[in-house]
Amino acid sequence: MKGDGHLSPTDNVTIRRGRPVGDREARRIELLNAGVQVIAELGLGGASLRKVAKKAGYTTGAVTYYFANKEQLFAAIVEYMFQRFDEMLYAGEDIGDYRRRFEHWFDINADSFIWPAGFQLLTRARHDAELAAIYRDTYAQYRRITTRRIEAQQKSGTIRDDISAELLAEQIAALADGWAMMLPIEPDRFTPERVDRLLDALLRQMAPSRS
Amino acid sequence: MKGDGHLSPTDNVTIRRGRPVGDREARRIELLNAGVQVIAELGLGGASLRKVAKKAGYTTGAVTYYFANKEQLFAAIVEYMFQRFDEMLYAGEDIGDYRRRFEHWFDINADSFIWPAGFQLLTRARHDAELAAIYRDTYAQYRRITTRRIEAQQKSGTIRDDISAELLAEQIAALADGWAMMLPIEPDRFTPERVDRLLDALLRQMAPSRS
Amino acid sequence: MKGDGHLSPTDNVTIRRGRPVGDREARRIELLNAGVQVIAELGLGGASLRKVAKKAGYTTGAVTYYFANKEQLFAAIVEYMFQRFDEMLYAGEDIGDYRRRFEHWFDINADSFIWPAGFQLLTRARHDAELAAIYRDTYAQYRRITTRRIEAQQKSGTIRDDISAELLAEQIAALADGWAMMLPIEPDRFTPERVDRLLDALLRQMAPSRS
Amino acid sequence: MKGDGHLSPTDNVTIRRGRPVGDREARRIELLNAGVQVIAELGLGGASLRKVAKKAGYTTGAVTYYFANKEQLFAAIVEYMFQRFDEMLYAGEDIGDYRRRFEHWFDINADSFIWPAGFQLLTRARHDAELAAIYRDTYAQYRRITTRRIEAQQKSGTIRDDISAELLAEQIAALADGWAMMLPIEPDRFTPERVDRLLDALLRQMAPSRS
DNA sequence: AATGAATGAGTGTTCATTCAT
DNA sequence: GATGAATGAACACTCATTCAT
Repeated sequence: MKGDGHLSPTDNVTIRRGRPVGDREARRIELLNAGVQVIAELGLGGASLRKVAKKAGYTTGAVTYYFANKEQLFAAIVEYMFQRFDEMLYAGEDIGDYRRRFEHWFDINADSFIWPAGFQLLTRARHDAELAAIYRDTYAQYRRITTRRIEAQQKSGTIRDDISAELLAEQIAALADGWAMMLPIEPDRFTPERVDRLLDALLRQMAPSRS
Repeated sequence: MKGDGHLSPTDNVTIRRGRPVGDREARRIELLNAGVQVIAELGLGGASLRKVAKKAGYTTGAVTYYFANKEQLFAAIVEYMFQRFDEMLYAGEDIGDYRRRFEHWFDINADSFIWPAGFQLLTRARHDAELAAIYRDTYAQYRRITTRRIEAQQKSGTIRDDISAELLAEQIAALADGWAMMLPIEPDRFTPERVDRLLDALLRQMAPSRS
Repeated sequence: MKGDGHLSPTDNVTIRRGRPVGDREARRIELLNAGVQVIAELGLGGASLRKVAKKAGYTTGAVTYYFANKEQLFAAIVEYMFQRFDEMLYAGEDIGDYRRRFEHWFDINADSFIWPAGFQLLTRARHDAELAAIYRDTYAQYRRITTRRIEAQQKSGTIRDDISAELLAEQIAALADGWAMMLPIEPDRFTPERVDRLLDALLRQMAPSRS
Repeated sequence: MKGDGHLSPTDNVTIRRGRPVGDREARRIELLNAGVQVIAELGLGGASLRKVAKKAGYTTGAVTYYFANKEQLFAAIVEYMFQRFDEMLYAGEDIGDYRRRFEHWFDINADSFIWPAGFQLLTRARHDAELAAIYRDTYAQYRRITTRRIEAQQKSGTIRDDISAELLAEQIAALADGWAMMLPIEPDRFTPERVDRLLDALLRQMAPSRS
């Protein structure tokens, strides 16, 4: 199992004078990673601060030192997940890139546990104001960006324009959420070929209807 | 608050031979209802057998008397959710009915807490073999039925046939899951008009491309 | 060490049909006793539910089963203390009884730990609304009764009437509080003879000034 | 909120030889002040070194740097309280001054949190040898001084001599303790007028019985 | 002199579960 | 059939304290 995916702390540790401060950020990420792994292995219900600490090789107190709350640790994980998501979102420009983006996203999911873990966390959003806010903000931003992008492609004729860009954006989001939901339960159903065909179908449905 | 939706216990009491066991069934359903409500109100993490018992007006012991386990209570709730889902699935026959089906499904979600509750439960499927089995079976059946139905409509020319029926079925399922995910977090985004337009878009994407 | 003083549970267990219910009250008192002892031995800061449970020979969970809260356990102890106090208050009628009352009270303090324990609890009243309420109510009642009683004795000429009955009542209360404060810290200073002389002095100061 | 009353650090910095240690002393007093405030606000149970440090604007480590122990910080606070008490004790000489002394003392209590805080600390004396020693020493000294003073006034005929000076001294101490106990719980009952009447009653009881 | 990271024991509390009644 | 007393492990969290820097 690798499982650490893109959660590399290394970038933050630059040369500093005096006591190392970069450590703090590095430790946080270590704990974040441990949290992701524990959630992925044991599920949300089985994820306790104790177990996160143990997985990271720290004491219980260390976790609460870096994160005031369980809630805040979890919120941090979700935020991290969305940062990955954003990177994907901003890569590429035209419609063909949708395929590349989704493939990248499926890669992340296969490679790291961050998405399944964060996604489980998201189901708590209804009862956790902080998570709900993160969720809403991220989705709002996603919708804004994607809608604008689709609009551009509708104008250039690469995406059908008989459905509003905004509806298409929302549809894609829902589709991605649904896949993220299914993925950890039936991972075998998401082979690369299958993913390819799913994306094919989606792109075909978004293509301008041929005269 | 109504919130009980279609969870009426009476339907389950069919004619039986021997000692009437109807009461037993009725109690079970009462507890199921209480479980759904507690999960909907407090989230999965906040749902304890104690609270379910209290909500149903029973003692703690009663819950463990009717359900050997917390797991089994939860599995029973998910099963109940899918029974509702099935009813929706079997109603209607042709493509236009998709709209009716989804509308019906959105109604259930607005009316009762069963879907949001069961859906949260589903996120545990990865770590709960029993839930995973229920999930897989239900989805397999869904795919079988829906695929066959779409194939029929593809033949009759009411659904595009350049995408395999099976892929379309899976896509619809993912879409529904994604919506079910978003619904409890941003309920305001799912007004009847909005739902109408979302369904419109979906149907248009499934329609055969005009010659 | 005796330490159980007047906290006898026996009265509550009468003959009953079916499952014994009197047990409940008896267990509560057992735990109350254990709480008193732990506070007396370890101080308020050292009194944890765990230690109370252990002292009573129960598990941790049992304590929280009988008392929803640490606060409620503590409030119950204070209430118990004041019940003892009330018994003292209602015994006897005329001024000479003050001596008997105080002697009885000093006896309780020497015999059981309930007063020192409860008294320590009282210092929390400022930050614990429930305790504060108990304190205020008890003192208000004490003042009412004692004031009325002193008034009667002022009329019959056995207590000086150049100081209002109400002020004398308050003074006695403060004096008792002060003694209760000192007692656990310097117990050696409160020998029976010394107590006698302290009471003598008090009574002399309350006596009518000779013509 | 003022609340710092007489806890000004400046007074303590007297002329010293060698390296100036004034800073150190000043810091100590700052932390003492913070401790008093935290105890007054949160109660003894809620007072942690962390909170004291935060209130004073220092780091956690600083507190343990200036005070080896929590116990020692607390002991220092009690000592400080008694220094204030002593100042009161030594002011004035004859019986009329009792009123002035008590008024001064009630002023301190209304003005600063030192007495309520220190008093709460005192309840720990039973289980904290250091505190107990401070308490005993202070009271012993108080008794010595006050007894001698009352004796003098008994000789001069301004205080009744049918009760021993020592008993009167102890009585006054107990009374003051009782008031200090009640004050934080029912502050509204101690208006200046009421205090006046309480002191009146006390003085009248100490006055020589009129021929 | 002072910091703040880290510890690890301990807290109150909740909980699923058991079982005599 | 159903209760509810009791368990004991687990939880999130707080804390006094230590110590390298």
